[in-house]
Amino acid sequence: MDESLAAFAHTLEAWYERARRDLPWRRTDDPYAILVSETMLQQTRVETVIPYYQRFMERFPTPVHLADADTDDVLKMWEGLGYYRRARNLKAAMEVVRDRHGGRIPARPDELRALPGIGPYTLGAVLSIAFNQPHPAVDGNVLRVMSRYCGIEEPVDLPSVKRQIERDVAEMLKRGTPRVLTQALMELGALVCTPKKPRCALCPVAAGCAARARGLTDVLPKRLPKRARRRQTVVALWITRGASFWAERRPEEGLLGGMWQLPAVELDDAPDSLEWHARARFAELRFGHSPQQGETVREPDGVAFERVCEASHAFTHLDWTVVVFAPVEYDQAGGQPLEIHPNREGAWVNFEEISNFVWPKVYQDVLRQLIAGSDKQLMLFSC
DNA sequence: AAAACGGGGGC
DNA sequence: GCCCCAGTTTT
Repeated sequence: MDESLAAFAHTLEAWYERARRDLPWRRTDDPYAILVSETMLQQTRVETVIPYYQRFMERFPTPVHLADADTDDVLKMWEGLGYYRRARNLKAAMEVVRDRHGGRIPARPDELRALPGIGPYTLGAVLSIAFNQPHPAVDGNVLRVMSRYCGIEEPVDLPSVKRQIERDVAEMLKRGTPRVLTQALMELGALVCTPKKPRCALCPVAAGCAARARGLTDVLPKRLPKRARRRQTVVALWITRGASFWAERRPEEGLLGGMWQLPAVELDDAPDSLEWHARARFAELRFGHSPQQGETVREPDGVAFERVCEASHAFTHLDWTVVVFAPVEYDQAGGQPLEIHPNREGAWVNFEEISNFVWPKVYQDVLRQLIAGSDKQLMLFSC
Protein backbone atom coordinates (compact mmCIF):
# COMPACT_ATOMS: atom_id res chain seq x y z
CA MET A 1 0.00 0.00 0.00
CA ASP A 2 2.85 2.36 0.85
CA GLU A 3 4.39 1.66 -2.49
CA SER A 4 1.19 2.24 -4.46
CA LEU A 5 0.50 5.42 -2.51
CA ALA A 6 3.90 6.81 -3.40
CA ALA A 7 3.43 5.88 -7.04
CA PHE A 8 -0.02 7.48 -7.04
CA ALA A 9 1.44 10.67 -5.59
CA HIS A 10 4.26 10.83 -8.11
CA THR A 11 2.03 10.19 -11.10
CA LEU A 12 -0.47 12.77 -9.95
CA GLU A 13 2.17 15.45 -9.42
CA ALA A 14 3.62 14.89 -12.88
CA TRP A 15 0.15 15.13 -14.41
CA TYR A 16 -0.62 18.31 -12.47
CA GLU A 17 2.47 20.14 -13.65
CA ARG A 18 1.37 19.40 -17.18
CA ALA A 19 -2.38 20.00 -16.93
CA ARG A 20 -2.82 22.68 -14.26
CA ARG A 21 -4.92 25.72 -15.00
CA ASP A 22 -3.44 29.15 -14.58
CA LEU A 23 -5.60 30.50 -11.74
CA PRO A 24 -4.99 33.87 -10.03
CA TRP A 25 -4.33 32.34 -6.60
CA ARG A 26 -1.79 29.97 -8.10
CA ARG A 27 0.49 32.89 -8.96
CA THR A 28 1.30 33.60 -5.33
CA ASP A 29 2.63 31.96 -2.18
CA ASP A 30 1.06 34.59 0.07
CA PRO A 31 -0.81 32.67 2.81
CA TYR A 32 -3.36 35.49 3.06
CA ALA A 33 -4.12 35.28 -0.65
CA ILE A 34 -4.43 31.51 -0.37
CA LEU A 35 -6.80 31.88 2.57
CA VAL A 36 -8.96 34.45 0.76
CA SER A 37 -9.25 32.20 -2.29
CA GLU A 38 -9.98 29.07 -0.25
CA THR A 39 -12.68 30.89 1.70
CA MET A 40 -14.33 32.14 -1.48
CA LEU A 41 -14.07 28.69 -3.03
CA GLN A 42 -16.07 27.03 -0.25
CA GLN A 43 -19.15 25.58 -2.00
CA THR A 44 -18.45 27.91 -4.92
CA ARG A 45 -17.18 27.25 -8.42
CA VAL A 46 -13.78 28.42 -9.61
CA GLU A 47 -15.17 30.48 -12.52
CA THR A 48 -17.52 32.28 -10.17
CA VAL A 49 -14.75 33.12 -7.73
CA ILE A 50 -12.12 34.52 -10.10
CA PRO A 51 -13.51 38.08 -10.57
CA TYR A 52 -14.48 38.34 -6.90
CA TYR A 53 -11.00 37.25 -5.83
CA GLN A 54 -9.30 39.81 -8.02
CA ARG A 55 -11.47 42.70 -6.87
CA PHE A 56 -11.16 41.62 -3.24
CA MET A 57 -7.35 41.36 -3.27
CA GLU A 58 -7.07 44.72 -4.96
CA ARG A 59 -9.30 46.32 -2.33
CA PHE A 60 -7.93 44.42 0.70
CA PRO A 61 -4.36 43.41 -0.24
CA THR A 62 -3.22 42.36 3.26
CA PRO A 63 -4.71 40.93 6.45
CA VAL A 64 -4.49 44.36 8.10
CA HIS A 65 -6.30 46.08 5.22
CA LEU A 66 -9.17 43.64 5.71
CA ALA A 67 -9.08 43.85 9.50
CA ASP A 68 -9.27 47.65 9.37
CA ALA A 69 -12.00 47.72 6.72
CA ASP A 70 -15.66 48.57 7.23
CA THR A 71 -17.87 45.48 7.39
CA ASP A 72 -20.33 46.95 4.88
CA ASP A 73 -17.50 47.50 2.40
CA VAL A 74 -16.43 43.88 2.83
CA LEU A 75 -20.01 42.68 2.31
CA LYS A 76 -20.27 44.84 -0.79
CA MET A 77 -17.26 43.08 -2.28
CA TRP A 78 -18.91 39.76 -1.42
CA GLU A 79 -22.33 40.70 -2.84
CA GLY A 80 -23.64 37.91 -5.08
CA LEU A 81 -21.14 35.32 -3.89
CA GLY A 82 -23.44 33.89 -1.21
CA TYR A 83 -22.79 32.42 2.24
CA TYR A 84 -22.13 35.91 3.55
CA ARG A 85 -21.06 34.59 6.92
CA ARG A 86 -17.81 33.68 5.19
CA ALA A 87 -17.04 37.36 4.62
CA ARG A 88 -17.75 38.27 8.24
CA ASN A 89 -15.68 35.36 9.53
CA LEU A 90 -12.78 36.20 7.23
CA LYS A 91 -12.70 39.79 8.44
CA ALA A 92 -13.01 38.66 12.07
CA ALA A 93 -10.17 36.21 11.49
CA MET A 94 -7.94 38.97 10.11
CA GLU A 95 -8.70 41.09 13.16
CA VAL A 96 -7.29 38.26 15.28
CA VAL A 97 -4.32 37.99 12.92
CA ARG A 98 -3.72 41.73 13.25
CA ASP A 99 -4.12 41.81 17.04
CA ARG A 100 -2.49 38.57 18.08
CA HIS A 101 -0.26 37.36 15.24
CA GLY A 102 1.46 40.55 14.15
CA GLY A 103 -0.55 40.76 10.93
CA ARG A 104 0.78 37.49 9.53
CA ILE A 105 -1.25 34.33 8.93
CA PRO A 106 -0.03 31.78 11.50
CA ALA A 107 1.52 28.55 10.23
CA ARG A 108 0.64 26.59 13.37
CA PRO A 109 -2.36 24.25 12.92
CA ASP A 110 -3.91 25.01 16.31
CA GLU A 111 -3.69 28.78 15.83
CA LEU A 112 -5.01 28.61 12.28
CA ARG A 113 -7.88 26.28 13.19
CA ALA A 114 -8.93 28.65 15.97
CA LEU A 115 -9.64 31.46 13.49
CA PRO A 116 -13.34 31.92 12.67
CA GLY A 117 -14.38 30.37 9.37
CA ILE A 118 -11.43 27.98 9.17
CA GLY A 119 -12.68 24.39 9.30
CA PRO A 120 -10.88 21.13 8.57
CA TYR A 121 -10.73 21.68 4.82
CA THR A 122 -9.48 25.27 4.81
CA LEU A 123 -6.96 24.42 7.53
CA GLY A 124 -5.48 21.69 5.38
CA ALA A 125 -5.60 23.81 2.25
CA VAL A 126 -3.68 26.72 3.78
CA LEU A 127 -1.19 24.49 5.61
CA SER A 128 -0.44 22.39 2.54
CA ILE A 129 -0.67 24.96 -0.26
CA ALA A 130 0.81 28.00 1.48
CA PHE A 131 3.14 26.34 4.01
CA ASN A 132 3.80 23.01 2.26
CA GLN A 133 2.89 21.02 5.36
CA PRO A 134 1.44 17.50 4.92
CA HIS A 135 -2.07 18.31 6.20
CA PRO A 136 -4.91 16.81 4.13
CA ALA A 137 -7.46 19.13 2.52
CA VAL A 138 -10.46 17.01 1.67
CA ASP A 139 -13.14 18.80 -0.32
CA GLY A 140 -15.85 17.52 -2.64
CA ASN A 141 -13.33 16.90 -5.42
CA VAL A 142 -11.02 14.84 -3.24
CA LEU A 143 -13.95 12.89 -1.80
CA ARG A 144 -15.03 12.00 -5.32
CA VAL A 145 -11.54 11.15 -6.60
CA MET A 146 -10.69 9.01 -3.60
CA SER A 147 -14.05 7.26 -3.34
CA ARG A 148 -13.72 6.23 -6.98
CA TYR A 149 -10.04 5.35 -6.91
CA CYS A 150 -10.46 3.26 -3.75
CA GLY A 151 -13.90 1.97 -4.74
CA ILE A 152 -15.61 3.18 -1.55
CA GLU A 153 -19.29 2.31 -1.72
CA GLU A 154 -20.41 3.81 1.58
CA PRO A 155 -21.84 7.34 1.34
CA VAL A 156 -19.00 9.87 1.43
CA ASP A 157 -21.06 12.12 3.73
CA LEU A 158 -20.40 9.67 6.57
CA PRO A 159 -17.82 11.07 8.99
CA SER A 160 -16.14 7.67 9.16
CA VAL A 161 -15.61 7.65 5.39
CA LYS A 162 -14.27 11.19 5.39
CA ARG A 163 -11.86 10.37 8.23
CA GLN A 164 -10.54 7.35 6.33
CA ILE A 165 -9.97 9.45 3.21
CA GLU A 166 -8.22 12.13 5.28
CA ARG A 167 -5.88 9.48 6.66
CA ASP A 168 -5.12 8.17 3.18
CA VAL A 169 -4.48 11.65 1.78
CA ALA A 170 -2.25 12.52 4.74
CA GLU A 171 -0.16 9.43 4.06
CA MET A 172 0.07 10.39 0.42
CA LEU A 173 1.15 13.96 1.17
CA LYS A 174 4.09 12.62 3.19
CA ARG A 175 5.31 10.88 0.07
CA GLY A 176 5.18 13.89 -2.19
CA THR A 177 5.12 17.66 -2.19
CA PRO A 178 2.07 18.75 -0.18
CA ARG A 179 1.53 22.07 -1.95
CA VAL A 180 1.52 20.33 -5.31
CA LEU A 181 -0.34 17.18 -4.33
CA THR A 182 -3.25 18.91 -2.62
CA GLN A 183 -3.95 21.00 -5.69
CA ALA A 184 -3.31 18.03 -7.98
CA LEU A 185 -6.04 15.98 -6.29
CA MET A 186 -8.55 18.81 -6.59
CA GLU A 187 -7.50 19.60 -10.16
CA LEU A 188 -8.01 15.97 -11.13
CA GLY A 189 -11.51 16.15 -9.65
CA ALA A 190 -12.23 19.39 -11.49
CA LEU A 191 -10.85 18.49 -14.92
CA VAL A 192 -10.91 14.69 -15.24
CA CYS A 193 -12.69 12.88 -12.43
CA THR A 194 -15.82 15.04 -12.80
CA PRO A 195 -19.21 14.29 -11.23
CA LYS A 196 -20.76 13.41 -14.58
CA LYS A 197 -19.06 11.92 -17.63
CA PRO A 198 -15.58 11.60 -16.13
CA ARG A 199 -12.80 11.68 -18.71
CA CYS A 200 -11.23 8.38 -17.69
CA ALA A 201 -9.34 8.17 -20.97
CA LEU A 202 -7.32 11.20 -19.87
CA CYS A 203 -6.83 10.05 -16.28
CA PRO A 204 -3.21 9.53 -15.23
CA VAL A 205 -4.19 7.04 -12.51
CA ALA A 206 -6.96 5.16 -14.35
CA ALA A 207 -4.90 1.96 -14.26
CA GLY A 208 -5.21 1.75 -10.48
CA CYS A 209 -8.79 2.98 -10.20
CA ALA A 210 -11.07 0.53 -8.37
CA ALA A 211 -14.29 2.14 -9.60
CA ARG A 212 -13.14 1.80 -13.20
CA ALA A 213 -12.11 -1.81 -12.67
CA ARG A 214 -15.49 -2.68 -11.14
CA GLY A 215 -17.65 -0.53 -13.41
CA LEU A 216 -18.72 1.70 -10.52
CA THR A 217 -17.57 5.03 -11.90
CA ASP A 218 -21.08 6.28 -12.60
CA VAL A 219 -22.49 5.37 -9.18
CA LEU A 220 -19.63 6.72 -7.04
CA PRO A 221 -19.45 8.70 -4.92
CA LYS A 222 -22.65 7.73 -3.16
CA ARG A 223 -24.36 10.31 -0.98
CA LEU A 224 -26.97 10.31 1.75
CA PRO A 225 -30.46 11.32 0.58
CA LYS A 226 -30.95 15.06 0.91
CA ARG A 227 -33.74 16.69 2.84
CA ALA A 228 -36.59 18.58 1.22
CA ARG A 229 -36.59 22.38 1.10
CA ARG A 230 -38.99 24.40 3.22
CA ARG A 231 -41.36 26.65 1.35
CA GLN A 232 -41.79 30.26 2.42
CA THR A 233 -43.87 33.10 1.04
CA VAL A 234 -42.33 36.52 1.51
CA VAL A 235 -44.69 39.48 1.53
CA ALA A 236 -42.74 42.66 0.82
CA LEU A 237 -43.72 46.31 0.49
CA TRP A 238 -42.90 48.78 -2.28
CA ILE A 239 -43.28 52.18 -0.71
CA THR A 240 -42.08 55.09 -2.79
CA ARG A 241 -41.60 58.75 -2.08
CA GLY A 242 -40.67 60.58 -5.25
CA ALA A 243 -37.66 58.76 -6.71
CA SER A 244 -36.90 56.94 -3.46
CA PHE A 245 -38.25 53.81 -1.74
CA TRP A 246 -38.17 52.56 1.82
CA ALA A 247 -35.66 49.80 2.56
CA GLU A 248 -34.50 48.02 5.69
CA ARG A 249 -31.41 46.17 6.81
CA ARG A 250 -31.67 42.51 7.87
CA PRO A 251 -30.30 41.46 11.26
CA GLU A 252 -26.56 40.76 11.40
CA GLU A 253 -27.12 37.12 12.29
CA GLY A 254 -28.86 34.50 10.23
CA LEU A 255 -29.99 34.34 6.62
CA LEU A 256 -28.59 37.12 4.42
CA GLY A 257 -27.25 38.80 7.55
CA GLY A 258 -26.75 42.56 7.33
CA MET A 259 -28.03 42.85 3.77
CA TRP A 260 -30.73 45.27 2.64
CA GLN A 261 -34.22 44.45 1.42
CA LEU A 262 -37.71 45.83 1.10
CA PRO A 263 -39.67 45.74 4.37
CA ALA A 264 -41.07 42.22 4.43
CA VAL A 265 -42.43 39.34 6.43
CA GLU A 266 -41.40 35.74 5.80
CA LEU A 267 -44.25 33.24 6.16
CA ASP A 268 -44.17 29.47 6.19
CA ASP A 269 -45.96 27.71 3.33
CA ALA A 270 -48.38 29.75 1.23
CA PRO A 271 -50.77 31.49 3.63
CA ASP A 272 -54.03 32.93 2.45
CA SER A 273 -54.66 36.67 2.56
CA LEU A 274 -51.23 37.89 1.62
CA GLU A 275 -52.76 41.35 1.53
CA TRP A 276 -53.56 41.13 5.26
CA HIS A 277 -49.85 40.61 5.95
CA ALA A 278 -48.96 43.50 3.66
CA ARG A 279 -51.40 45.70 5.56
CA ALA A 280 -50.03 44.53 8.91
CA ARG A 281 -46.47 45.16 7.85
CA PHE A 282 -47.44 48.62 6.60
CA ALA A 283 -49.07 49.42 9.94
CA GLU A 284 -45.96 48.24 11.75
CA LEU A 285 -43.88 50.53 9.59
CA ARG A 286 -45.95 53.56 10.48
CA PHE A 287 -46.98 52.91 14.07
CA GLY A 288 -44.09 50.84 15.36
CA HIS A 289 -46.02 47.73 16.30
CA SER A 290 -47.74 45.01 14.35
CA PRO A 291 -51.29 43.80 14.94
CA GLN A 292 -52.05 40.29 16.14
CA GLN A 293 -53.39 37.74 13.70
CA GLY A 294 -57.14 38.26 13.37
CA GLU A 295 -57.06 41.79 14.74
CA THR A 296 -58.38 44.48 12.46
CA VAL A 297 -55.52 46.53 11.16
CA ARG A 298 -55.91 50.27 11.47
CA GLU A 299 -56.33 51.78 8.09
CA PRO A 300 -57.27 55.38 8.69
CA ASP A 301 -56.47 56.26 5.15
CA GLY A 302 -58.47 53.47 3.61
CA VAL A 303 -55.34 52.41 1.81
CA ALA A 304 -55.74 49.65 -0.71
CA PHE A 305 -52.84 47.41 -1.76
CA GLU A 306 -52.02 46.07 -5.16
CA ARG A 307 -49.69 43.26 -6.10
CA VAL A 308 -46.93 44.92 -8.14
CA CYS A 309 -44.29 42.27 -8.58
CA GLU A 310 -43.36 38.66 -7.89
CA ALA A 311 -40.11 36.72 -7.83
CA SER A 312 -38.96 33.30 -6.69
CA HIS A 313 -35.62 32.13 -5.41
CA ALA A 314 -34.25 28.77 -4.28
CA PHE A 315 -31.77 28.61 -1.42
CA THR A 316 -30.10 25.37 -0.37
CA HIS A 317 -32.62 24.79 2.40
CA LEU A 318 -35.41 27.20 1.49
CA ASP A 319 -37.77 27.97 -1.38
CA TRP A 320 -38.88 31.58 -1.54
CA THR A 321 -41.77 33.16 -3.37
CA VAL A 322 -41.56 36.91 -2.93
CA VAL A 323 -44.75 38.86 -3.52
CA VAL A 324 -44.48 42.64 -3.46
CA PHE A 325 -47.43 44.86 -2.54
CA ALA A 326 -47.71 48.62 -2.91
CA PRO A 327 -50.21 50.97 -1.25
CA VAL A 328 -52.33 52.35 -4.04
CA GLU A 329 -51.84 56.00 -4.86
CA TYR A 330 -50.29 56.67 -1.50
CA ASP A 331 -47.58 58.74 -3.12
CA GLN A 332 -50.02 60.94 -4.98
CA ALA A 333 -51.17 64.42 -4.21
CA GLY A 334 -54.09 64.35 -1.79
CA GLY A 335 -52.74 61.38 0.17
CA GLN A 336 -51.20 62.05 3.56
CA PRO A 337 -47.42 62.22 3.61
CA LEU A 338 -46.10 58.85 4.77
CA GLU A 339 -44.35 58.90 8.11
CA ILE A 340 -42.18 55.97 9.14
CA HIS A 341 -42.12 55.17 12.84
CA PRO A 342 -38.79 56.43 14.24
CA ASN A 343 -37.76 53.15 15.87
CA ARG A 344 -37.42 51.37 12.53
CA GLU A 345 -33.93 50.87 11.17
CA GLY A 346 -34.14 51.68 7.51
CA ALA A 347 -33.63 54.33 4.90
CA TRP A 348 -35.23 56.06 1.93
CA VAL A 349 -33.10 54.83 -0.94
CA ASN A 350 -32.98 56.86 -4.11
CA PHE A 351 -33.19 54.83 -7.32
CA GLU A 352 -29.76 56.20 -8.25
CA GLU A 353 -28.01 55.02 -5.07
CA ILE A 354 -29.18 51.40 -4.99
CA SER A 355 -25.68 50.17 -5.69
CA ASN A 356 -24.42 51.78 -2.50
CA PHE A 357 -26.30 49.12 -0.55
CA VAL A 358 -25.83 45.34 -0.41
CA TRP A 359 -28.81 43.39 -1.80
CA PRO A 360 -29.60 39.66 -1.90
CA LYS A 361 -29.99 38.34 -5.42
CA VAL A 362 -33.74 37.88 -5.20
CA TYR A 363 -34.25 41.50 -4.16
CA GLN A 364 -31.98 42.64 -6.99
CA ASP A 365 -34.44 40.89 -9.29
CA VAL A 366 -37.38 42.53 -7.53
CA LEU A 367 -35.84 46.01 -7.72
CA ARG A 368 -35.01 45.58 -11.39
CA GLN A 369 -38.65 44.80 -12.10
CA LEU A 370 -39.99 47.61 -9.97
CA ILE A 371 -37.66 50.31 -11.25
CA ALA A 372 -38.37 49.27 -14.82
CA GLY A 373 -42.08 49.54 -13.99
CA SER A 374 -41.60 52.97 -12.52
CA ASP A 375 -39.67 54.13 -15.55
CA LYS A 376 -42.45 52.87 -17.76
CA GLN A 377 -45.02 54.75 -15.74
CA LEU A 378 -42.92 57.92 -15.82
CA MET A 379 -42.55 57.60 -19.58
CA LEU A 380 -46.26 57.02 -20.06
CA PHE A 381 -46.97 59.97 -17.85
CA SER A 382 -44.69 62.28 -19.80
CA CYS A 383 -46.15 61.25 -23.17
C1' DA B 1 -26.14 13.70 13.44
C1' DA B 2 -28.78 17.25 11.32
C1' DA B 3 -29.90 21.77 9.95
C1' DA B 4 -28.66 26.48 8.58
C1' DC B 5 -26.33 28.96 5.31
C1' DG B 6 -26.44 31.60 -1.40
C1' DG B 7 -25.95 31.39 -5.79
C1' DG B 8 -24.92 29.69 -10.27
C1' DG B 9 -23.87 26.41 -14.06
C1' DG B 10 -24.62 22.07 -16.37
C1' DC B 11 -27.82 18.89 -18.06
C1' DG C 1 -36.41 20.82 -12.52
C1' DC C 2 -32.19 18.39 -10.02
C1' DC C 3 -27.28 18.07 -8.87
C1' DC C 4 -23.48 19.84 -6.62
C1' DC C 5 -19.78 22.79 -6.16
C1' DA C 6 -11.91 24.05 -3.35
C1' DG C 7 -17.42 23.74 3.61
C1' DT C 8 -18.26 25.87 8.36
C1' DT C 9 -20.99 26.66 12.28
C1' DT C 10 -24.64 25.85 15.27
C1' DT C 11 -27.96 23.02 17.49
